[in-house]
Formats: sequence, C-alpha cells, structure tokens
Amino acid sequence: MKILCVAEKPSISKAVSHILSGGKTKVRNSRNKYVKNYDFKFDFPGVGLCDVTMTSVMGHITNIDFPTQFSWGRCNPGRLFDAPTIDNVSNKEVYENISNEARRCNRLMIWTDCDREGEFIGHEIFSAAVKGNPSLRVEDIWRSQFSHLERSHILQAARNPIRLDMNSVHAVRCRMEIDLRVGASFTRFLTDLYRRTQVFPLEKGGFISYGTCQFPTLGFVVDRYNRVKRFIPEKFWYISITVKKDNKTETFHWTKNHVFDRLYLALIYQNCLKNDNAEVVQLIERPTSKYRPLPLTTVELQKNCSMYFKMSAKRALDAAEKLYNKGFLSYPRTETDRFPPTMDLKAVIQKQTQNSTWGQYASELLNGKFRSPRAGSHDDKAHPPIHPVNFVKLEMLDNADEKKVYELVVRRFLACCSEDAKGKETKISLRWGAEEFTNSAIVVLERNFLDVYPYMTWKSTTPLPPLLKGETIKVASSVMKEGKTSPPQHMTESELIALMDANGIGTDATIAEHIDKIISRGYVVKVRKNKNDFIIPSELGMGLIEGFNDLEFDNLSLSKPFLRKRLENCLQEIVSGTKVKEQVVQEIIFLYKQAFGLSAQNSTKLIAACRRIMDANSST
DNA sequence: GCAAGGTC
Repeated sequence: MKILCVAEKPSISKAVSHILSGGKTKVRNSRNKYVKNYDFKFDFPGVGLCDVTMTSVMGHITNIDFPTQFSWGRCNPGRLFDAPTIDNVSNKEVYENISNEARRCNRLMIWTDCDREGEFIGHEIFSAAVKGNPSLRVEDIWRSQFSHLERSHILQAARNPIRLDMNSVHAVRCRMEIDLRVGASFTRFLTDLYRRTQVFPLEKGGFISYGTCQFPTLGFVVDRYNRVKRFIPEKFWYISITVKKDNKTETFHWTKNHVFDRLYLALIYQNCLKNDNAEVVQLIERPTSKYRPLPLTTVELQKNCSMYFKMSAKRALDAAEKLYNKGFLSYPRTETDRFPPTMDLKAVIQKQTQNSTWGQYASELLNGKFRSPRAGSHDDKAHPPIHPVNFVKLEMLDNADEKKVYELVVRRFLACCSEDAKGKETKISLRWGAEEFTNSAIVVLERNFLDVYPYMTWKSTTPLPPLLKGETIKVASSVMKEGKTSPPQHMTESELIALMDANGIGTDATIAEHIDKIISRGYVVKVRKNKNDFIIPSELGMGLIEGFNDLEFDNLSLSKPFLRKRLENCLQEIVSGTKVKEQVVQEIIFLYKQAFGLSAQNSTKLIAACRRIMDANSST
C-alpha cells in the first residue's frame, strides 16, 4: 500500500514526516524550491506498514476567473454577476508535483490546516491528484485532524483520519465566487466611470478597485474622519472639592461627572455651599489585580506592534513570518488565544533561561512562580497562540523589526505564564450636601508579570488622606468649573485592525494586506501627528465612500461592513449544513446586483460626491 | 489591469 500525504505548507510536511518516520526520511526535490517530497514508512492501523510520500502545497494551487470573452472591456461589467466562471491552475509546479506523486499511490491523506480554507485546499489537492491517478475517489480521502505539531498529537491524527468536510469546501467556493463577481464588476464599473468623467486624475494604467473587504475598511477610516471633522465641542460644568487632613490636600471628583446646564449646576452648588463640612460615607479597601495578558494572536500582535513600536501591521507580520521560517517562533497566523492543555509550556520557558535580560525571570518561573496561562475564548482549531519555539540572541537577528517582534513574543509568553500583578485599592466617598464626591488610590504590592512585560504599566498613586468612615471634615475649597467635550481622535492602525477583526472584515492573515491595499490604491494616507501615526482618507477615498453613502441603499450599503458580515454568517450556515452554496450565492449576489444597479443608475451622484469633496478641499 | 484567500 502506498499513501500520499499532503500538507498546506512546506514546514508542516517537514515536521509531520519527521514525526511519523521517527526521523528516517528520504528527501527528494520537486520543481519548486520550497516543496520537498519525503519518503518513509508508517504503520497505519488496519492497513499495515505503508510506503508513504509526504509533500505539501503552498496555500491555494487553483484560482477562479472568468472566461476570456468576459475579460476587461469585452463585456458590460454588470454581466459578471451571472457570467460563467472557470478554474485555473495558479501554481503549476506545485500542482503537477501532486499529480506526479499521486500516480503511484493508492490513497490520499490530507494534512492541510483544520480550517475552512484548509478544507478547500484539501479539495484542490484532490483534483490535482486525480489528474495523475483517476482511480482516486473523494470518498476515499483520509483527512487528518491536528491543531499543533506535538508528537503524540500528530501520531494520533495519523491513526484516526476522518473525511474531507465538503460543506466547508462549498463554503469557500461560495466566498471565492462572490468576491470575484462583486470585485470585478464594481472595479470595472468604477474605473470606467472615473475615466469617462475625468473627475479624478487617474494615473496611466491606474484603476479604482472595489472589494468586499477593502471598501468596508475604507469606510471605517472615512467614518472616523468625518466624526472628527464634524465634531462640535459642547460646554459642560462640574463641581470639584478639596479636603485637607494631616497636611495632605486631596481633590475629590463629583460622582455625577458633569452636567450641560450651567444654571442647574449653580443651583446644586448653592445648596452644597450651605454646608461647611463633608462626611465620609464610604471607605473601601479591597485587593485588586491587573491581569496578565492573554496568549498572543496575530491580530493582537499587530495591534501591539503598531501601538508600542509604531510598526505597521504588514511589517509586524512580515517580521513574525521570517522568525517563523528560521524556527524561532511558532506559526504567526493564528486566532487562538488559549494554549492546548497538552503543550509543554515549561520546556518553552526553559529555553529562555539563557537570555541575559529575561533569563533570570524565566528561571524563577521554573522554580515555583509558574502559573497556567489564562485561556481566551478563541480557538481556530489549527494553530496554537504565537510563542517562541527556540532561543536566539537578539543580536543574531537580521533587523530591528525582527528583534522587537521576537522580544515582544518572548516577553508576552513569559508574562502569560506568570502571576497577575497584585495591589490594594482604596476608595473614599464624601457627601457634601446632597452630592457625592469620590477619589481612589492604588498601591501596587506585587508586580509579578509586569517585571517581564514593560509594555504595560501599573503604578501606585499618591495615597489618600487618612480619613475614617463616618468622619466629618471641612471642605477646604470648592469650585464650579467649566469644561468642554473633546473630539475623537483620528483612526490609528491598531484601532482599525480591532474594528476589522470585530466586524469580520478579512482574516488574521489578510487584515494587514487590506490596509496596505487601500494605502497603495491612494484611498488613504498615513500621517504622523504628535509622534503618533494616524490613517486618514484621501480626497479619492472620501469621494468614493461619500458617493456610495449618498445612494439610498436599503440597509446594504457598499461602504459598510454589514453585507460582508452577512456573507460570513451565510458561509457559517453552509458549513453547519443549514444552507446550500447555490442558495447563498443567489441570495448575496442578488443584494450586490441590486446595489450595482442603483450605483449605475445614479452614477452622476457618485461623481458629484467626489467633485464636492475636491471643491471643498481646494477652497480651503 | 479587477477580489480575497492561502503561502514564500
């Protein structure tokens, strides 16, 4: 019996074949320099000792497109909603390697990531294999289930294969089709429109792209920009008092915060002033803690790098990827924020004890201070949280980005395995007349994880005066103050990542690319203000979003995340079996088609919005 | 020339 095993990426095929073979593999090259074919023997239950070849693809190997008679300029863009589609081989070397290797095999075993895209890639692998070996049948495919590369887990996966989940395959196929139809039709339509009317100077060969992810991303940026620009500060008033004891003066804050009616506040204040003293109505002393961080996901890594190092999401992921390829970090694209219970966390900590800066801390964890990491609620069932897998001295790394990312991942991991920081909070409430005023103070008692995690701060505040519950104290000073509401800030990259993540726009692997895309399309720019990077829309980006906002879509706006979210929900239903692919394609395409019709009918509005933005800008 | 999703 001969079995062909295929993983989603070269690193997995290498690791898995190493485990299954007990280190005894013969390596053959393929025509692709990254993809290797490993030959070894393995005893599959019920089948016996088999000759195994393990290889991999590199992500998708086929792609979907329109036939040439529907290529750019050859048909009305609106026809792309119903045009036929064709499958193309997008990575010929890798595709043919599968066909060749399948020729001599009786069985195919899929080792792609256990997520939706992985299931589809598994099916692509099957079609490549069938090309070389028509006797293979989809029902006979073995599909291994694994979520990390720990030895016993991989052996267990090899011995207990299940079948390919065709629901997931159909869901991905559905996403691909919708993304292509919507993206291509709107891109061609908008490009034609902007060209024809010359409302905006497009570079030669330049175009206006529309995508189901890039536009909601742009929409978030424009929305925030408008809220900042249209913000009108509002005046408010509040009372603030101070009391003095043992030569310590302390300010107490009004529990009602502030009011917007000055006369109303004056009335309250007058009533308070009838009293010379305030009474301590509450004195609470309680233990408090600052939680150690959750295990690290891709999105969190990108937000952190943007916040702490002003590093773009793309650069952060690139650096993490390089570190992964060199064997220093685990797989950097993961949504999982809980470590698998079987993982040997202490072995990971052990490797970091040799570092001169945090090695001592790592040793202390091993000598009794170790705590099990908190478990978040996300699990992509494919990859563990990002963690260091091997030790490397920072000075041995290639560039500043890699050093920063490696250090962050290590410190984050050590922090995860530490105790929360502990403190004591004191809260005092005073009643003055009918109003309450409060203040609190914190004493940090044990820093714990903070010692290894300098990115977070938690400091003791100045202690409150030694007041006792029930004590009456003279109000030393009081004042009625005026303030005004402050505008929101422009969008930071880390906020944008969080928004995309929360709204299901893009995946951990693509969020950075979508942001990069709207920058390279000229829809938004990054600006630095007070040492912070903000993302603000260009005139073109504003014009596009405002144009769509001017059209009266019934709740299916092209610049908002709702349609994409609806698609995502439908895809989930295909996976769970409550909807079929054809039904979803029809349902979602119908909505986008309606939106397309409305856009085409009202193209003058789209153009007018862009003109309006440009005129407004040139006049200021 | 268009999308978004894998991965290098």
